[in-house]
Amino acid sequence: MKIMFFGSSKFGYPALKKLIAACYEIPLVVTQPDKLQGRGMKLGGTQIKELAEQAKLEIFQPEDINSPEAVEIIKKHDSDLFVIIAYGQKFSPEVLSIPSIMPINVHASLLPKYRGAAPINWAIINGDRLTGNTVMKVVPRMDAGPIILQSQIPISPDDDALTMEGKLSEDCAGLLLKAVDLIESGKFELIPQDDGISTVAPKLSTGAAKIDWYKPAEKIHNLVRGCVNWSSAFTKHNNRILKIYKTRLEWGVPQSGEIVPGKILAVSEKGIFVATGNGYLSLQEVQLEGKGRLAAQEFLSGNKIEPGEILG
RNA sequence: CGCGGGGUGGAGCAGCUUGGUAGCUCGUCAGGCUCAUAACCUGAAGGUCGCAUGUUCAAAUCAUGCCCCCGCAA
Repeated sequence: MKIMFFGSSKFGYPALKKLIAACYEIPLVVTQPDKLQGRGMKLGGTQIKELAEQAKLEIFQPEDINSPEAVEIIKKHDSDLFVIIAYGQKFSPEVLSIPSIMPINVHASLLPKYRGAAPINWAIINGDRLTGNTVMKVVPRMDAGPIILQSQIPISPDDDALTMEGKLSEDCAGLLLKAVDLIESGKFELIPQDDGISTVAPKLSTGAAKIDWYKPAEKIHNLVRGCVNWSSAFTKHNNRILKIYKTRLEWGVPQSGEIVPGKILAVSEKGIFVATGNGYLSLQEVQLEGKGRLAAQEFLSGNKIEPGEILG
């Protein structure tokens, strides 16, 4: 079985690692080109590339996967299966037709729910208790291909996007190997997705990550949990961006005066207590722009933040 | 050369504009109060002020270079 691997984010890292460990023949690893990125616009490659280099696999980094030049190179390497995990570019029908068996993809959601770029984040933001991975045959329409295999993973109240990304990423590797086994032995079915119940999980944006204190405490809490591995949910304090990494739902916060969503009700080593549209939250882990990520207690020892101030 | 913030006892910050005895909130240690305590009181330890040059009688503070961290934007 010759498997050509396509991936650019670290989500696919464990999967590629397992494929290598399982001694599958991997004629080519395709990942995004090194880009000027980050602060200072430094040149950086993907983790997938590093892993492939360590394993001494051939690497290909096309600007455009669908360009004639790229297609030519991909065709030069025999492949039975494409494994595409968070690659970052859409594939043309021509490219998808290259592997002798088919192209497959692992997507971190219970398809047909959460098609698109940020399935893990949206599952948490929406307060879901269950998510999973789906292995499917890739079709030109985004994440709409028939399903081969699916796994379920519970989301506990303590989980956030980062812990779930870790769990799903590991699970993805195992599920992928199972799927490859099934395909190898020919004992697999292609179960069509029900488009009628599909939902979309678009890329997170700054607008979506800004906290609206008029929303219920639980919604805000879920937003915070769901955005941690992105750029995190944020609010404003004294007109400066205050990122929020961790909150806790609170009950019966003692306070005086009128309750305004976003108003700081109390400040102690136990957290910064804030009113919302419905219920209370305490901020447990925050970061002011230009500063480090701090537990509430550490943050308070050097920053002035007083009850009565309004966030947002 | 994408824009910007910052590196000060173990943690988080102030001080820098207008050079001249190291400050604040915590933590740590010792003692006290208390039935008791993460509470309160008293005392103590702990800092080459990122690194290096330069200006000066004198640099955390001014100038130049370098290293590292962080926010935005991609």
